[in-house]
Parts: sequence; structure tokens; C-alpha cells
Amino acid sequence: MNWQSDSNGIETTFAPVLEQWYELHKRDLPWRHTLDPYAIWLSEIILQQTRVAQGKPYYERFVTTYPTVADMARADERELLRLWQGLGYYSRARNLHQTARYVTEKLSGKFPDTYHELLKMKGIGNYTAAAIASFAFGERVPVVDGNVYRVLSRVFGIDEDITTTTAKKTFATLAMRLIQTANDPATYNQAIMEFGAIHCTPVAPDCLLCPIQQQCVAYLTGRQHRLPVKSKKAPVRERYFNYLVFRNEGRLALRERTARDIWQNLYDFYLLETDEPKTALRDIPLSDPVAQVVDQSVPAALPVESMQLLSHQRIRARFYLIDVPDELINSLPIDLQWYLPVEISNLPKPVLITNYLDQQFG
DNA sequence: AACACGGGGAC
DNA sequence: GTCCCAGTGTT
Repeated sequence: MNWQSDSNGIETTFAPVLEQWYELHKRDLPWRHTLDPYAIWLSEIILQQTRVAQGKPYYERFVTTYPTVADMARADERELLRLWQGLGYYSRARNLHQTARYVTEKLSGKFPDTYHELLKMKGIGNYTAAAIASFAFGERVPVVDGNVYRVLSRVFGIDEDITTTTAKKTFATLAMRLIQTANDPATYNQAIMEFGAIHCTPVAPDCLLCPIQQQCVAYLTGRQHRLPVKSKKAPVRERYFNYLVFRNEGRLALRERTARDIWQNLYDFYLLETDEPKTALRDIPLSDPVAQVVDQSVPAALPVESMQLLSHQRIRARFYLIDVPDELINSLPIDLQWYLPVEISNLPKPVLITNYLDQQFG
């Protein structure tokens, strides 16, 4: 079937029907009670690639801690990252801070109020610009997120691979046409995402109670479980992290991660990554300052093993707790610094590190 | 165009 | 185990 022909009239009824469905079924979420572009922006950044249930408590904490964009602009980046800890994709937090400062200092605290101006901000792409522009300012521009790909691919029977550029263009064009018939662009955008999130779900969509069942190409052809089409991702990379946890007088040596890698600007311990799993400290090749220190130090505990699963990596970590004699505490690599437990608790850390600290010392 | 970037929840 | 989430930035 060629969806462009609109042979069953769905193109003109789609938006109003979804808006009607939304008014009946929408969830009560905190960011739906505000028109403040700052709060809406904050919620949209948090919700990027993040489920509502996971993001909601973070949103509450952020709006409480930083009620205005000026409050966030004033914040220490480390404190902001600490609040973000556990949410993942930490570049979102760094971009959040950068944009808060830009809006406060260069735009006199006034958020950009059009799709095209919003798009210029760090961390705001097509989706988020459309979301803020429509929710806060009523601009008639369609959001296209994972929910929208799923709903549109099913209703209109589009089987293009949604990871390709041409497919993205197809969906964007269709979405732009559909929003023209909406009674209210903000309501419609909320509606199509909410519909995808709680009704037209990835597995087990509720087709039997669907308001557009008889207009849905996927349902009518039994293809709802095969749409959207999405080509497979690369297999997860296996990584082996050997952490040397240096301790002295109750303090631990940590360093900020600065490399172009995961967990940028978060803190962890001295790390030796190996291509294969190593089960003993003596099997790990150590370079000089550290090798000296390890030789003259005392293993303080059995190694702790831990695994962290990311979308794209599986990290198998071993932590070697090592007591360092006083005379060697200044011999360690310069990027390592000694922190008291109370200081460590205030540093932003990957979940892998937090879990280890709980296990070893908690 | 392809890839990197977290963590968790649902099945 | 698999999928994928109110995506964006870089190469």
C-alpha cells in the first residue's frame, strides 16, 4: 500500500483522533504542569534516551536544586554531574550546564523561542528543539522520536530502515504534514509520543483497543510486530578494567576521567585496561612509578570483581585495594589525588565505581 | 553515513 | 539473553 495516497483518509483524521485519545489517557507528569521553557528544556534533556520512570526523580531533584536557568548557570559543574550521576550519557549534563550559562549570560536569561534558534543550543537537536518550541511556544513543528517512528511506521505501513537518512526524511516529511491538521501542535506532539509510550508499544501493542485499528496498515496486514524496521547495531565491545585502589590513612586515590571515552569528567581509580581478563595483580604489566609503589605496598583485601553492562560495552572490572606506605604517597601518577570518604561521596562517579565503594567499604 | 555515548526496565 | 528508551555530537 502506498501511504502517500491516504486512501483511507487516515492522514486528515490521525492528529485529531490522537489528541482526543491523549486527553482521555495521558499520564500526570510533573513537566506537564508548566509552560516555563527552562523546565520543559530540562525535562526534555533528561528524557533523551531515558524512560519516564527513570528520569522523573532526576527531574524533581533538578528543578528543586536549580529552580531557574540562572541557578543552573551558577552551579558548579561537578555538583551538576553529581546530581546527574546514574542517568548515563553524561555529555547531556555538561551540555546542560553550558547552555544554561549561555542563556543566562548571552541571552539575558531569556530562552530562545523558535525551533531554529533552539537548534543552535548545545545539546538541543531536532527532537528537543521541536519539543520545546511546541510545548512552550506553540510552534507548529513536529517531534520525531522513537515513539513517532514506531507509531508512524505502523499506521502508515512504512518499512524503510529507520536508521537511514532517507527514512528519517520520509518520517520528517510525513510528520510535518500530519501536524498541520492538529487542533493544537503541543497537544498533538505530546499525544503521539504518549500513544507510542503506553499504547503502541514496541512489544505487545494494544491493537484490540486501538482508536485507529481499522486505519492501521500494520494491523490490517498483521505486521505490527515487524515495524518499525531497524537495522542491527554493532555487537558489544568487551573490556577488562583492572583498578588499583590506592589507600592511605583512610583516603583513596581517584582521578578525573578526561580521555575521549566513557564517563568523561567523572571520577574513578588508577586504571589498567587489558585486552584479556587478568586474574592476578602480578599478571598486569605496570609502568614505573606505579610498579615501584605496588612492590613496596600491601594488598589490603582480596580483589573485588564486578561487571557493568552498557548498551555498547561490557566491562569486567577487578578492584585491587592496596595500602600505600606514607613515604610513597607522593610517588603516584600526578593525576591521582587523595580524597577522604566524605569528599568521595560528593564526587560524580560511574555506577561501576559507586557499586564497588558500597561493596568494599559500605 | 557510521559511530560513540549509560543505565535500567520489560520480556 | 534481547530490545530500546521523549537523541545528540563527532568523525
